[in-house]
Amino acid sequence: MAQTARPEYRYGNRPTMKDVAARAGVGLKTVSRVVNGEPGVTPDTERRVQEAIEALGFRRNDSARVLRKGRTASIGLVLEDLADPFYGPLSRAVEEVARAHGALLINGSSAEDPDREQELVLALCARRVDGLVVIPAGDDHRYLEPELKAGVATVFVDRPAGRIDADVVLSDNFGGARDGVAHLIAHGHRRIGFIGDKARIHTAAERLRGYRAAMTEAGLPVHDSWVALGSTAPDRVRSAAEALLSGPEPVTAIFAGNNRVTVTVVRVLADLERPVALVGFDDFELADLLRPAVTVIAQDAAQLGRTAAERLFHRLDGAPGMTQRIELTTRLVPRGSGELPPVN
Amino acid sequence: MAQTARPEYRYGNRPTMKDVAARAGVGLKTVSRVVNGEPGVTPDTERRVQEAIEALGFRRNDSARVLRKGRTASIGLVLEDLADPFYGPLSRAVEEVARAHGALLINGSSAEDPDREQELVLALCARRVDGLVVIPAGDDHRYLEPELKAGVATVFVDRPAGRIDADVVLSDNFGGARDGVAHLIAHGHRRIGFIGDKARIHTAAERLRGYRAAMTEAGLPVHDSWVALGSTAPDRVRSAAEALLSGPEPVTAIFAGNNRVTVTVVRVLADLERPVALVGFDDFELADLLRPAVTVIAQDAAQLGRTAAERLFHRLDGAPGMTQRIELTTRLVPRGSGELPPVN
DNA sequence: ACCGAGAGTGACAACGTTGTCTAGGCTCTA
DNA sequence: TAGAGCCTAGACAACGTTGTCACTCTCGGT
Repeated sequence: MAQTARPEYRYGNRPTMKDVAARAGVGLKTVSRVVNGEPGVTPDTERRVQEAIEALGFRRNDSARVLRKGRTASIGLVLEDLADPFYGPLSRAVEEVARAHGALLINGSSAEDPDREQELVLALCARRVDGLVVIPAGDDHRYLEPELKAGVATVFVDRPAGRIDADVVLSDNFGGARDGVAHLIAHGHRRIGFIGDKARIHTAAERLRGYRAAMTEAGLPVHDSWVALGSTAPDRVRSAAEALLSGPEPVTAIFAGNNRVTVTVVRVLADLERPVALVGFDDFELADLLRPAVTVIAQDAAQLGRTAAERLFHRLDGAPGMTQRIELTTRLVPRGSGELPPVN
Repeated sequence: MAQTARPEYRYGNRPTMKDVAARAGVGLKTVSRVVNGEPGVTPDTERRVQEAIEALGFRRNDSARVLRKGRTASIGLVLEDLADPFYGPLSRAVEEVARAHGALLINGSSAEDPDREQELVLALCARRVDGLVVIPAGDDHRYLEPELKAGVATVFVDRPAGRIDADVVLSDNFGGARDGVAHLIAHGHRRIGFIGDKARIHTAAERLRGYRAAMTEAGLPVHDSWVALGSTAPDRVRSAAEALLSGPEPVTAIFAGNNRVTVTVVRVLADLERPVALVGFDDFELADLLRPAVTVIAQDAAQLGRTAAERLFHRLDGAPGMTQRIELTTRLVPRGSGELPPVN
C-alpha cells in the first residue's frame, strides 16, 4: 500500500530506532539502550521496546554504528585462491579466531595478481576493517604505509611483506625443502630434479634454496636442467617433468615445490615404467592412498592461519612493539614414494 | 609527535574529506566530487585536491558512504565449512561474480549448526549486505522473513530453504544417485549398500531417495542393514562400511553419499582382499589416480556457485517475480571402481 | 517540610559521506 | 551592455547510530 512508484533502491526502508521509539512511545536513546543491553531501563519500558522491535522487524544498522564507534568488528583476509585446497583450512582457522573475537571475515582472492591484491586490500581498508591477514601476491607493499600508520593491524602469512615492516607468519620453507631433499639423498639418489613455482614467489625461492643447500651439503652438483621454475599449470609441470626424466642425465628422483606440482608429477609418474622417487612440499588429502603413497613435507595450514589471526587480534588489543617473524616448523611424512631407491 | 597519550581506539584518526578540503583550500563537496570522479571540477582544482589526498594518505570511508547511499556493494556467503574442498570452488565462483559486479564478499561457516547459521545471517543483515547466498544448515528460515521483506535478496544453494519462499539452486541429487545406483545394478550387483549424511540434510535425503528408487525400479529389495545414515565422521563411516560388508547378507557394492564418505570408504576397501564396487556422490581431486580409480556422480560446484550468484545479482538489478528453483544435472564419471563385477 | 542522591529518560551533537540547492563568475547572444 | 545560460564551487541537511549531558521524579534522611 505504501508501496510508492519505486523506492529507488534504498534497502527497502527498514525501520530505524526512531520508528521503534515512536511505536513504543519512548525516546530514541532508550531504544538504543535496550538494543545494546545497557543498564538503566525499567523492565516495563524494556518490554514495550522489545515488542515494538519484534513488531517492526527492526535490526540495528551496523553501518551507522560503525561510523559512530569507529571500529567495524571485521577483519579482511586476502588470499591467493579460495579454491586451492591449501587455503581452505587456513581461512577456516582465521575465521574461527575472528569469530571468537566477535569479528566477521571479509575475504577475496588475489588470483596471484599483485594489482588485484592491492585493489582488494585498499577496498578492505576503505571498509575500515580493523585488521588484515594477507597472503601476498606482490612483493612491494609500500602502498600499505598510510594504512599501517592509520592503525590498520596487518599480518602477512605464508609469504613475507615486501619493502615494509610488518608481522609475518611463515613455514620453514627452506628447512622443509632441505630435509625433503636430504631424505632422497639418504636413500641413495644423486640426480634429483626440482619443479617449483615462479621464482619471484617467496616460498618457491626458499624451497629452491633448501634444495640447493641439501645438494651442496651432500657434495652433489646441480645441473641447470634439473631445476624447473615457472607456472604450476598442469601442462607446464607435465612437460617440465618429462624433460627432467628424459635428458642426457635423467633424474632418479623429483622434489615437487608445492601441492599442485606434486599432483601433476604423480600423474606423470603413473604413466611411467621405471620407478622414480618423489617428495612433495605440502601434504594433501589421499596422499596416503596413492600407490606408492606420496612422501611429503607437511606444513600445517590451519596452524598458520590460527597463528596469524591470533597475532592480529593481539595487535588489535593493543600489543605494542616490534614486528614479529614467526616461523613454523614442517614435518617430513614418509609414505613410500620418497623411499624408493634410485633406478637408472 | 602529535601522538597523544592514547588515541583511545579510534582507527588512528584517519584524515577525512574535511581535512583534505582544508589542505587543498577547497570546499568539502569538491573533494567528494574528485574522489568519486564526478564532473564539474576544473583540472587545476582537481590537481590540488589530488595532491592533498596523496599527502595526507586519505582513503574514503566506505562506512559513511554506505550509511548515506543505502547500498553496501557487498554480499554475504554462508556455507557449511570453508575447509571442505567441495565449497572451495563454489565460494570462489561466487566471489568472481561478486567481483564482476563490484561487490565484496563477506563470508562465514555455519559448521552445520542451524543456530550458528542464523546468527551469521543476521549479523550479515545488520551489516546491510545487499544480498545473501546461503547454503543452509537449518530447515526453518522464517527468521529471514523481515529481511526478505526489507529487500535483502537471498538465494539458497545446494539445499532448499525451509518454510519460506526463496530462490534456490540445486544439483539433481535424486537423479544423480539413482543413476549411480542403476550403474551398479547394470554391472550385476544385487546387494548394494548406501552410506550417507544425516537424514535431515536435504541432499542426503534426496540421494537416499534416489538409491531406493533405483533399487525399486530394478525390482531389488533394500535391507534395513544396507542403509547407514548419520555422521560423515571417518570413524562412524568406517564402522558403517565394515558392518555392510560383514553382515549375513554382505553387500557387493557401496554407494557413498558424499565426498567425505567416499574417501573413508576407499580407505576401508583398500584394506580388503575381496573387490567391492564403489560409486561416490561428488567428484574429488585424485579420484582418477586411485587404484581402482573411483567412479563418481560429479556435480559442478563452481557452476552451482556461479548460477546462484548470478541469480542474486539479477534480483538486485530489480528482477521481479516468482522465486525460481534451478536444478543442475549431474554427470556419471566411470573410472573403474563402479564397473567392478560383484564378488561374494 | 526541605535537601541530596540516584535512577530513569530523552534532547542533542557528532561520526564522514553524498544529494540538493544556491551563489558567483564566466561566455554568448541580442 | 544587459540578460540568459552555463559552469564551477560551496553551504547545508540528511543517513542511523551512540556519547554526553541535563532534566524529572522518587526516596530517604534530617
